[in-house]
Amino acid sequence: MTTERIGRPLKNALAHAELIAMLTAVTGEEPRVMTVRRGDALPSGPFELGHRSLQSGLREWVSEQTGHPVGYLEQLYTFADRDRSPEERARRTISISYLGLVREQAAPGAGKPGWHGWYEYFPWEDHRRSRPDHLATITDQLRAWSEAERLRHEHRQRRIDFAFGLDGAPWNEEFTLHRYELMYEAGLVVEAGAAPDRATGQPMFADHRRILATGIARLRAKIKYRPVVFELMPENFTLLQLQRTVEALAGLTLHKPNFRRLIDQQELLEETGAMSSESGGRPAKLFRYRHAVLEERALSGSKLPLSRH
Amino acid sequence: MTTERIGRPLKNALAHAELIAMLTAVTGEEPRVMTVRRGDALPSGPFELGHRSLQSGLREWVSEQTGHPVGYLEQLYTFADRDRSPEERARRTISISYLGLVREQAAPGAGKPGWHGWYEYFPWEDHRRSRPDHLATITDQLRAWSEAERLRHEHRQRRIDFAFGLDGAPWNEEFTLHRYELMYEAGLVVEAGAAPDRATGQPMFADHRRILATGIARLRAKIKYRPVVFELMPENFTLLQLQRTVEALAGLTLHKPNFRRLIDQQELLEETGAMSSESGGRPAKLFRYRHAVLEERALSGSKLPLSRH
DNA sequence: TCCTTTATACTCAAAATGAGTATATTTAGA
DNA sequence: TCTAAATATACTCATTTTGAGTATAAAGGA
Repeated sequence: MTTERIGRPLKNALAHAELIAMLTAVTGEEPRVMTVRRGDALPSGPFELGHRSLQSGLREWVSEQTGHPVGYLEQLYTFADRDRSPEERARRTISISYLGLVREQAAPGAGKPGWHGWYEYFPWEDHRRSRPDHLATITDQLRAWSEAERLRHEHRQRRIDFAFGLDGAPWNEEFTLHRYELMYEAGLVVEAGAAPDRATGQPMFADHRRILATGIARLRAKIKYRPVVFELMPENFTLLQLQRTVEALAGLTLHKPNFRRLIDQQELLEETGAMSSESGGRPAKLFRYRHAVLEERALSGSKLPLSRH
Repeated sequence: MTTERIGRPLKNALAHAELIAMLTAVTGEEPRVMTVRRGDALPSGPFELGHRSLQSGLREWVSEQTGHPVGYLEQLYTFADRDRSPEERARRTISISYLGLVREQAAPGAGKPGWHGWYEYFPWEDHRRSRPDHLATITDQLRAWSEAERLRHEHRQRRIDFAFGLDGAPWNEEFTLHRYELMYEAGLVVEAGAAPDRATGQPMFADHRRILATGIARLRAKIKYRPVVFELMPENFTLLQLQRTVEALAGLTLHKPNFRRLIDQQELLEETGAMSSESGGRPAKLFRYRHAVLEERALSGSKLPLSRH
């Protein structure tokens, strides 16, 4: 392909390819991400000749850097940057990011390796207890930024209201990436030059926090129409555990009776027969995911008004 | 990042980066894709140092190779292959594919440049008139392939039934990619070594037909929850034209009254005041897309049973 | 004029959703 | 031992959203 088309020097097209993983688990009702270094970078490494595919290359890096096995893996996004190191200005890096879902290994020191809670990096994204106080700080600063520019003010203001659920708009948990990008654009986060601040969360290396935001947004959207939560659950679990996991991901609380109705409408689960009495109150039935579903139910709710004939 | 982690030779990570575009328009109730060469390849070109970003690089290639401007653009998928040409075995190519939506320019010779109907490449995907006859040919061959292997037979059979809507399963228009991949795996398509056959559609260069299938699947899914169809519509249009466009993409017919109800529930349109009498019968009102919606309504239907507090 | 074609407006039953209530079973402790 | 607190689970009920179909209006052409 490359060779047969255009007469430009091929060297122009050479680039580094970097694989980056956003690995997520939910433990103790807290969604976590696997990190390296001091919790400020995602596992990553170059794509090499020895790798059979992008996916398998990524798996190798993750296993080398974290020792953690990876099950479910899906591509997130690919982006390009001019290399940062001075001697390489003339070269590009292409970063291919993946979202991985795992069951956290209870083994080594409980949450040791490099697991950090999502909400350390995004304190404003957890609305389970209430609207986080920090949000006011953030939106005030955004307002100020918005007003600083006469011309785009109105447009910016609408983007802010919409992304953060102000002025009548509801909070939408899926807009994680929009929110982060607005904050970045406004220079509120450390990665964009701001001073560290509790309200704006832990910063990360390069654009890793943006990748994390992308993964969160993707996962929050996906749990609604595809049964991916089960990648994060242990073999057997109670309905409340399942609900708490979804709530942890969405950063929202759910209506219990309706959540249960939704679950058994879908017929995704089967009872194991055993009970769990770990939770204090009345013992709960244990369920397991019906693996048969994996094939049948890659379900996709038809939202089109079909006509039969 | 690359430099600070591991002591491997960086050369290993060098690769070609190739940008590939699946550009779609809908004209005369037929969804089309922009091609180059003799209709067997998608516009593409290497990512170069001069390109500001992946997107802008792609825009330049498309405009150079087809002369067609591109509006809406979204990333599809990134994959890697060992280079095919013998002298480059030792190098990788990374292909980054995009989906673009455009209004076909009526200008040069009506559908001339390189526009080809989707269904030339995927004749089995158009169910607007009826289930295509070719489908039986295809599924018969798949059955045979499935039975050829004792062990995986049952599993394969379920995949086939599910993907093609056999044995009680409904036809799901979103499974375009699954279907193509099954056919590829079974060696039914020319790209996988089969002899050309009207039932299995026009083949394409390298994996371009797979990219096309990916784009079709993505677009068919997306029109259900995000107002992207309008990228394909002219400024003013009738409700039936809108319906026909959606039908062309989905390869299905829709229920007219319910389609209209759906549309005006969403309040996506406004009347222009003018009428269209091009269609034979009673003249229809002309509508236009409410551009204000673009910001407000990046809507995402909450399918989670929220609890208020 | 009347038939064909397309546009638009309603109707109605069934299913899905949002919100809340009522009744079991446990454990912890007064 | 009895009670309260914490869960678990089962229902109810009004509202909205779908799926499917019918009825009426306005054009053009035989």
